[in-house]
Amino acid sequence: MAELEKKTRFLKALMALRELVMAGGLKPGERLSEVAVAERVGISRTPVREAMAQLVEEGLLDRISTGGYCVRQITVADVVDSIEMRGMVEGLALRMAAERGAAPERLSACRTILDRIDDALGEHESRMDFSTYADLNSAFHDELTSLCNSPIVLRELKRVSNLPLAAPSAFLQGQTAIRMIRRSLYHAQVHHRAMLDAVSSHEGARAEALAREHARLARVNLDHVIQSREEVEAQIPGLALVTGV
Amino acid sequence: MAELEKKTRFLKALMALRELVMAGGLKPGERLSEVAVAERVGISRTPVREAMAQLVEEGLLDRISTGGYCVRQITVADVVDSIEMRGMVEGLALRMAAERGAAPERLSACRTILDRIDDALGEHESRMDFSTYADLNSAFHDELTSLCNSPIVLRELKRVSNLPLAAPSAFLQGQTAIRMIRRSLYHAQVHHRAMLDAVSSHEGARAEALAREHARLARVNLDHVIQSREEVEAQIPGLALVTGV
DNA sequence: GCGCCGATTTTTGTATACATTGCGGTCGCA
DNA sequence: TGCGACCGCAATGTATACAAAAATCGGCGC
Repeated sequence: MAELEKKTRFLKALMALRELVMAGGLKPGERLSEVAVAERVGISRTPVREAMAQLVEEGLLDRISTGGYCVRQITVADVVDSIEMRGMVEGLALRMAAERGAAPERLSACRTILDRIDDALGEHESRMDFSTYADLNSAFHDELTSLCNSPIVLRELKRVSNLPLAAPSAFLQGQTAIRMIRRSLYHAQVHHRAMLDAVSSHEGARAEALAREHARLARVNLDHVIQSREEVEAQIPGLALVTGV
Repeated sequence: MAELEKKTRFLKALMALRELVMAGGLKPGERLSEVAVAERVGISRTPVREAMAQLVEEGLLDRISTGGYCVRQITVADVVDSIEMRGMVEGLALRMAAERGAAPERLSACRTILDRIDDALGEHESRMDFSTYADLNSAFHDELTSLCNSPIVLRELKRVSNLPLAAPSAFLQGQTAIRMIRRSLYHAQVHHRAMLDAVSSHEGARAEALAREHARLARVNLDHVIQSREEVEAQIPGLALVTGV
């Protein structure tokens, strides 16, 4: 979102295709021809081909046995499993951070973000700065998990978080959130404080358990979003991909 | 290994490069020029480029900021973290299998493999069929984890297992194994039975904990391998990549 | 003598032409 | 009329030519 400048054609094709699939511009299961996509985005086949291979890694496309690609079918069960897995990997990162110890200044940085989240939440949910919360929530998760100091774990965490609707802030994208989700954010913030405290205190098991339970909040949010799907489908990227009930 | 037939040039390039890097034919950190690699394997740049992108995903190469690739530096800490992460994801798969229930015939299939492993192990470690054990061990892990019935989890598990020296049978490749590793296999087999039993009995927490502890055996094996590194480096793919002590 | 700037060269990024494979339609034969 | 094989087409897989960007090296100025 941030870098709209087209540095390379590959990146331009990647972003264009990703947006297109995420927004539901292509039906799940629909076959994608390289030439058709190339013409559509006005770029030659070579970078488009690279972009499609990348999107396979991101879980948005599937390779077809005979060659070529199709838009991936994503079920509610897939999203549930993605969220569960993200919770597992975040739990690992936090446990590692707790066991191995984190630098005090980096813990302070996390605490600072939490204070700013408190400000964004405000005292009453009607005055909540929802957009700011989403940004700060992402920042906190990034900052906290990075305390594990493991490139390997962080790499996989990033990958898992990029699965459709699996990211920590996946359900916080729309400007007007569902009431139930807004309300859950106060609970989430309690989780945040507890996770940071557990990491600070070298309580690895607690940190891991909290991270896993915290991810479960997303699963609850998923239910809410699906129930009032019509209202919010346009606002939440990736939701259009999900088939079935 | 199984498919030596060069179906496409891309696959040929992929396997050639992977073998080359795994065997230590290229120094870690060494920059790889597309043209040089293309000439070396006798294939044009296009499929070679695809193969290199794939190897980045596999964790064997790194993108350079300016563009291009270099052989990835892998530390012992990276391998340790990879093993830990594999244990976490296997644990998730087994817990899911236990919680959601698995088909009896598929549990029987796992049990059959374990019986064959017993045969391969034999009564005394001097008569062990080590090569068969390695194959059956991989097969058991595949079969057991697939009980979770989650494409999402299995996909990430496969990816994590493909990290250098992170696979369940990564240290069982050489024909002549280190004595300490051979001895550990009897213990591993006890783990195998316990994991299967836990999944069968819907004991999710136990299954998960066992999977994590089971993966830790690989970490012990890693220590053994590194201590007698000179003897076994040629036999274990990926070991040549590991730098530092 | 040292440092900076610019040109050259090497490298990656892109486009396109060509090869090849798989699929579908149609025609022929039973 | 139905089944099967062959031909043609459209798609991906590959090679190569070209463009653009970056690194290096040399020269020039200070």
